Amino acid sequence: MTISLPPAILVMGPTASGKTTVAVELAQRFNGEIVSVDSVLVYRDMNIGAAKPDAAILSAAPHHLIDIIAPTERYSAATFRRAALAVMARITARGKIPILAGGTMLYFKALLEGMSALPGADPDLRAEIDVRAVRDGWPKLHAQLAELDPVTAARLEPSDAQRIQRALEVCYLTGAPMSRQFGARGANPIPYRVLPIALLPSDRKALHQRIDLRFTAMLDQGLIEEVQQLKQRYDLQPSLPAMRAVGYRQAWEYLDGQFDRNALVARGVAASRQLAKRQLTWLRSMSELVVFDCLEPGLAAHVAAYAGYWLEKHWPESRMYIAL
RNA sequence: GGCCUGGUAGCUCAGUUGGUAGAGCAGAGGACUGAAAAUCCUUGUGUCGGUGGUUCAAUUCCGCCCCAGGCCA
Repeated sequence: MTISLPPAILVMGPTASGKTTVAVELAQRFNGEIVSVDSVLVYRDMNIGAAKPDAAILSAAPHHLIDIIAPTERYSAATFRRAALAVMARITARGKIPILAGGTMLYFKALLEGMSALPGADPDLRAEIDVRAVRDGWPKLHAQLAELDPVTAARLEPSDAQRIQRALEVCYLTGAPMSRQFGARGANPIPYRVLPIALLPSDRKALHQRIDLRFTAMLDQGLIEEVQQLKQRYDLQPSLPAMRAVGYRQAWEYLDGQFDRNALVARGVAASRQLAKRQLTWLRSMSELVVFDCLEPGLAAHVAAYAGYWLEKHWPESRMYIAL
């Protein structure tokens, strides 16, 4: 007899697709707790631009992995996976269902498939590599990578600074090419039975309109002031991951005098659309998704109905998850 | 009303000493293993404002008209 895995529900979708509403509905209907899968919600004091759920929503259902680090700190997919699995285990132990909701697709992938055993980031080493890149240019470092790790170099563009740097970092730290340290795909799968829900727009233009409205609303709510306060409160650099997030980066550049307010709106909106596009590219490449049209009215109720059916089907012997 | 400067890709513009045109941005598609809201790759046919004329050939030169901005009345 096989040990049946506990359930977990994934709510994936591009920015402005309504993930939060759906996640809260699922949490309330099925006795769940929400685990944020988001590389920006982890930052404290980044609320407006991150579209962080407000106090009312946060109290409507338990949320995890939100406000856990300062904007000066760094996070990673590997850190996320460890933290998420730990939180999920506790939720499951309480007899509740983890609901993983967010828009950071690499984190979902890391969670589902696991990550190879590689060293973490080494800031000093990266700084050294940056110095060499400024002096010699990334194509030269790419050529050097080709000596150390030809397989990885072959799949990377000479202009892909970030990945060349990482590949070199792994070589230097371990003395072996990264490509040889990658485990088999899906070698470390998530120990849950997963319902992967994707919220996709049937009409890209309509999603764009939502994004436009959302970004201008963020400005009305005080995104620029939020960035000013962050700069006062923390020792921030524009190169930090937190300040490269959509909206924050553009607001920083605006405060820096690089362009006027009209350009801020245009650039912020464009960056958000491009983010959504990349998220959709991830989702298209994933298989076995249960897809819902995020533009449809009553989305949360539809998803909840399906999730109820799914839970019933896989755990017919127990209604422990249905909170009524 | 007169003079001047513009009108070229969705936007901002370049350009063709006459042989039907190209950048940036936007948009679209893709990649993605400790920064991922990141990073990177691919993708540009548009009555060159309209209409006459000159010419083998006009988006390019000339006339007229329309539109926008500026200056002078």
